[in-house]
Amino acid sequence: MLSIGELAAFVGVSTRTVRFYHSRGLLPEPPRDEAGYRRYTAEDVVRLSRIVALASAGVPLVRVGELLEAGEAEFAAGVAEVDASLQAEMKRLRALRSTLADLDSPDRLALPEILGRAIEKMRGAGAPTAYVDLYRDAWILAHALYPAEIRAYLAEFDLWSDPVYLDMQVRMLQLADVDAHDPRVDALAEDTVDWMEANRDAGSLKGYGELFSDERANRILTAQWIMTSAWDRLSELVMNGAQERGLVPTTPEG
Amino acid sequence: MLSIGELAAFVGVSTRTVRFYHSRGLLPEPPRDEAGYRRYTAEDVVRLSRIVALASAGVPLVRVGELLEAGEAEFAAGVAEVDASLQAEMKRLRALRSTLADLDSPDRLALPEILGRAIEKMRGAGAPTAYVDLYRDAWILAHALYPAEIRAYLAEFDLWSDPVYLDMQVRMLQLADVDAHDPRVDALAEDTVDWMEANRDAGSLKGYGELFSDERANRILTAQWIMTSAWDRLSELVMNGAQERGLVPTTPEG
DNA sequence: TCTTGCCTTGACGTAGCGTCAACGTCCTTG
DNA sequence: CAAGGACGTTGACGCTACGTCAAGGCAAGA
Repeated sequence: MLSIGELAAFVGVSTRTVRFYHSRGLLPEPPRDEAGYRRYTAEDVVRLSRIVALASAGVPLVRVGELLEAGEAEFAAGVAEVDASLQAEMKRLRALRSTLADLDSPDRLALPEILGRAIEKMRGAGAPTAYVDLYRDAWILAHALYPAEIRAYLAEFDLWSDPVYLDMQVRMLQLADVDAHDPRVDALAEDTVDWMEANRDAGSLKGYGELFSDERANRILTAQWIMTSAWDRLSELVMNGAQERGLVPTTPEG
Repeated sequence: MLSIGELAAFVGVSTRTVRFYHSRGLLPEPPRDEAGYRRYTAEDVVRLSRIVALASAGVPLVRVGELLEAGEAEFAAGVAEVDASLQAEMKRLRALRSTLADLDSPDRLALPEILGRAIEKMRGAGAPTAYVDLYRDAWILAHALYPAEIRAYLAEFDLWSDPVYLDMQVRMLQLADVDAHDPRVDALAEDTVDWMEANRDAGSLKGYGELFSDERANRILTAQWIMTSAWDRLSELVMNGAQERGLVPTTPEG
């Protein structure tokens, strides 16, 4: 006959834990000896080791109780479910490790040089300060959330060294708070599509599309705090134009 | 400027979580707009995404705060530590998966057939009931905690089919509560060592040693609830005799 | 105007134990 | 045989990292 301390030591938990499991009805209260001490059998060891295995796999104790009371088939199904969640957790941890690897670079708030220079040029070219700041914030955000991807992209495609692209970006910033149907919006949209067509083989457009392909990235781009009605219409016009000229794969879902 | 909901959505947490981090001083309270709403910048996104990354790696929030306030070197060291703990956790989960795989066999409380038959034979041979029960419990325990290993061992080495071994086990059970210095203890010890020497090449001894080589297994064998003073002395005599005849590797640590 | 949705603070609830507190019991050692 | 230390008992409060109302203010579309 085992004491509570021996039982706990066998399965590697504390006595407090065993008593807690009693209070939750997971482990039945064993008979007491004359002194009022709990006395356990091998059967309790089996039950407790099951509980501990499931609990240490992260199964909520309520669910552990259900599984222990359930039939053989349901128990096996439950264990399979737990196993799947363990695999998912391991996947999450793997992903987390690569996130952490990017975390210790202290320059996440510093803009990559290329972008910093480009932004200074835009400021110098008369783009409105407030919107240049928003533009800068958006890139900082993107760089903060996807440092490796952004750096790789910028290293490969230096769009801002192209004076035509730079000029279009300045015009875009200047049109931030004009009326959405201002003719300058239409003009810029046409110029942009022209530029895209001229650069269709440069690879940078494709790279840009790949860069921002997942859901979180989409939230950055469509964030309302950086969107004005003129920009909304501008991006719509550009998307339509690009699709018409076959510069962008038509997405069937819309 | 981001609202708290937008900020939270960017990094994938709830607004409650963001406010909680404010209350813990992990994320500074941002300025408010005229309505009293919190307004965030890209800088806050960076800081929050760091916090979330560390927290979801299981780092306690107090420690997260320390790391964020620490210098670059200490931060890097801390992140390395976290990474190590993630690897350890993945190792734990892998081990847990194999434990779970053994969990759904409903016969963990059932003794393997070989043992069941052996125990019946011992009972028939006049071994005291109470101690046969203890013996049985110990094997149930071992089987409960190490089902795969025990089954593999029993499948390979059927010691109880050897009538000499069976007889020795019965004698052992009969000597449970005699005086530790009863001459029958010495006699049994000598017979046991003789038997071990005769079977030194059978492999079963080595297998037995490997089976119970880790710490938890040791706790089963040395559990006080199954040890009497006579058995204590018996096992001491056997160990000494086996070492003298070179049947067991001498452990340098004692 | 009314509804809907996001924002505010504050308070209480939750899981899975850890950690006293205040006390009885068992075993060993002087 | 007394004393100490290791173990057992119940009960209550503490802890982390939030979730979840409650009770209200502000903004914007039908």
